[in-house]
Amino acid sequence: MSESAATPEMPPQYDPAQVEPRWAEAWVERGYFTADPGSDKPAYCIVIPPPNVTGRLHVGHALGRTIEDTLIRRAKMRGFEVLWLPGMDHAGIATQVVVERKLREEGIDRRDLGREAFVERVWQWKEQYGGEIVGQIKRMGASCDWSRERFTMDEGLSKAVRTAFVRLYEAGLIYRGERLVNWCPTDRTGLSDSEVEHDEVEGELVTFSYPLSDGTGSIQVATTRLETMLGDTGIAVHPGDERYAALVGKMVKHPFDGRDIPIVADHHVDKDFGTGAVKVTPAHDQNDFDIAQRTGLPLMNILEADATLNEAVPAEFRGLDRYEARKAVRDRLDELGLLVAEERPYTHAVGHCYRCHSEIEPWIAGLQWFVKVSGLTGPAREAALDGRVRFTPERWQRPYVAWLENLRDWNISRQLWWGHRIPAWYCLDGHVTVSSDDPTACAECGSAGLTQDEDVLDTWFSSQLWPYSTLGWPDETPELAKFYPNAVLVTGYEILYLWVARMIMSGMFLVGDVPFRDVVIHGLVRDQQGRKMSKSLGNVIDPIEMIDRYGADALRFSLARAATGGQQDIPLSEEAIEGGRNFANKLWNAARLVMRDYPGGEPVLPPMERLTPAERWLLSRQEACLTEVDAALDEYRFSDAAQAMYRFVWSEFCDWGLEFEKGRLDGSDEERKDAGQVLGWVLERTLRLMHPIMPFVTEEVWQRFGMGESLSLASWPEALRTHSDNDAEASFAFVQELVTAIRQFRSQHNIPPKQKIEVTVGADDDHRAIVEMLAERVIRMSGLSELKIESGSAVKLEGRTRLMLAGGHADIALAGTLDVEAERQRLEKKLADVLESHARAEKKLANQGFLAKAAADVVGAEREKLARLEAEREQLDAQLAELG
RNA sequence: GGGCGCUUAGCUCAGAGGGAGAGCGCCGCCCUUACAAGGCGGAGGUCGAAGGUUCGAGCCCUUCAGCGCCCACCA
Repeated sequence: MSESAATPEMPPQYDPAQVEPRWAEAWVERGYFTADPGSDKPAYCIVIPPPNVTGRLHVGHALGRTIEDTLIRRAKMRGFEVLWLPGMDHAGIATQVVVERKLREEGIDRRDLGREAFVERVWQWKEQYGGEIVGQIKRMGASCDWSRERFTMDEGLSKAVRTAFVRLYEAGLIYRGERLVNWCPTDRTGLSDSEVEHDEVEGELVTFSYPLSDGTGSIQVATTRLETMLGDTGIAVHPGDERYAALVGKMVKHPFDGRDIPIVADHHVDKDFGTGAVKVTPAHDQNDFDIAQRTGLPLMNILEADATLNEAVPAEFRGLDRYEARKAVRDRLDELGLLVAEERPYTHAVGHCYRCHSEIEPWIAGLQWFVKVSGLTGPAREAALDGRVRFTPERWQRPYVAWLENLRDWNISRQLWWGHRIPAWYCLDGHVTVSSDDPTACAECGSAGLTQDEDVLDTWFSSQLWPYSTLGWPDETPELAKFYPNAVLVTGYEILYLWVARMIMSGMFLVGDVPFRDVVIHGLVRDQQGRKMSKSLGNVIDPIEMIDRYGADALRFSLARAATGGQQDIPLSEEAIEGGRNFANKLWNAARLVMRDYPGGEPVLPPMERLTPAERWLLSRQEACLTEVDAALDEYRFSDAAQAMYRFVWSEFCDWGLEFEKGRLDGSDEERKDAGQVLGWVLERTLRLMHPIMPFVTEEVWQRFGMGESLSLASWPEALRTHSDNDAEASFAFVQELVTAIRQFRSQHNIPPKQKIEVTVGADDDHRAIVEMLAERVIRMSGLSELKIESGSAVKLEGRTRLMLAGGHADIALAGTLDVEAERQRLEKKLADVLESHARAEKKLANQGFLAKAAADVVGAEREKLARLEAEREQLDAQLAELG
């Protein structure tokens, strides 16, 4: 078997491990994807969503990178000056936590180390262990311009961050204020609203009484966070609530420390919820904070940064964490007889940290910096509404717009050490100096002795600048001029608000244009059952493992094929990736066959008149495939594109095209040469077509054909209208039907492959002609001893049975060996089908409404169908009668 | 409380108002000189439910049910 001497160097199984690393390296080394901002080709730029330096490649990344690489490679082939700009995000919290954990293993607390030394350690960690993901992205075959790799904390981007801050500040769009922030007690930092995830939590709604200070009664309130009552500074009721009207202005006495607390009226209170009275804890609840602002209630902070109770509460509760305190307070209230009823199970949404999933505590964390979003949302909203930014799928536009319309100011101060230090300095008098360069004197009073703000900026503050900071902004670089706006941004919906929306807002304001024209939003990759991948479920698909096992092309293809866009998320299984591997192998083997007789070099299509009908059919099908793939990729329908390739290569090129060409490959020298050129020509275009999705196997095959320097530099195969050939498609379809019908017959009669049968085909002139031309292959493919061709449709059936075809028939010699009973069953089943269809067609044509209102061609087609079924029925009746 | 998506074959999903498709899985036959990671053939669906529009509905409209997301300051 291995003596197929023509292809000694192409084993029958494609081995990606032998191929991929070689090409991945060569593409980068040869600088194919190094962008030239001075080029006069049109620009096509994508910036990679920068993964965290701490990150490892997961399937979500793999999906995004596959899509981006497909777009970039195709754009390059179509003549664009492409730039796919890679890089990483410093990822403030995530990275700080990783390094802190590592230090703790060494017995070091970051606070002992001090800020500077700690940050130094993080940098060291970054250099040593960070960026593993970059190598992993390279393994996927990503055609990034690695010479332009950036990091959100490199020098240029730090300059961009400061410039952005200063410009926003000077425009009055950044301010400092004391607000309640979303505090993560584990990470010990404030978070923006977008970094808080609301999850349903099973809690208890506890109702208890506050006694009125004047002893005339009590008022009941309910809460799920009972410990916060230690910081209550008021009770609120609705102003129109008659039940409580007389109490407004009175005081209640705090049961633990005897403080007098006023009852106030505020419209926020819902009369119909619970008792209609609300305890107010301004320092630990956003609503309560707002009520306090309106009614003048004081703030009472009862929590430390780690969410244990502070000095402000009675001694017995001090130092308890919030959950312990919740119990302790309940017990005390119970003792005092103030608990009103059994506590009720109650599910409610609680904010959690998007990094560590601790429950968020609303907390006063001192002065914080905020972005005043009202000055930014308008243009970002307009850009989406008027189509300067287009979302794919479109349905994401609405939530995006709605989000902008309801946006609250963005807290950008983070109480961390790893990140961009806020470029604000304070003098002893408390004046604020905001500057992009480190100032030496207070901008207001000129005094020296400035101290910089201790906090760093939200990671997303720097990532929002990514589409232009990476191109050199704020400097007016050639890169910025050429590649901004970017062509497209590819990302998952989970960071639509966190990242995408902010890039648009900041891009509009700082650069004056949208950051990208298209936003392609893909779903979350899930397992086959639609479950999120998680370590605990053990259903995580590790892309690197998959690449080891099946190759990067296989992974890429299966991801592209799975990304249907219709549904929200994307199910992926190892079997699907295996399918991708099989497909690469199929292509490989098709190439082996073509190459067996291929002389090498660029294929030249023989003149049309020398082509067989099968070849013209193949060319026509290829054009259909190209057209379909083009349309699909233009609209970011990656699954459809992948599907179209798969179908063409497997079901058309291999199953029919190659099978029919085998005859010619074994024929005369001229025939073999022509066939080789046709196959080479079709294959070469197919390789170019598939290259953006499966770059490795296509490049490898292309090279083995000696087509040129690199497929990466080849041009995109444009569809050739002249190759579309309806006649060839129609007549070849008859041959396909003939072959398939005979195969079915053989299978139904259990005729072994060795047993050859005799078939006589009757058809109209055109169909007879094509069968005649392709007879040799029809004989081989359907296992015939003899293929006779006759004109007309003489109903002479002695000793033969008939297969009805659209446009003809095939008679099979029974030769006494066939199972009569099996044949009767076959015919009866067929007859039943025909009768059912016949009845349906008859009914339709008897319907006056149908005749009157349906389009003429539809009615005509129905009539033809009826006539055909009529003929088939007669034929079947005759055959059954003959069987006796 | 708003909003979005989904419901079609055993599984995962495509389906452009005129006879329900693919991949995987399953069954049968085949190691036929590109490929057993393969070839050939096959079974399998009252398209979530109920109404409506239409000559004609998986597709358009309404309602309902189930599943899943996102947003939201009812303690």
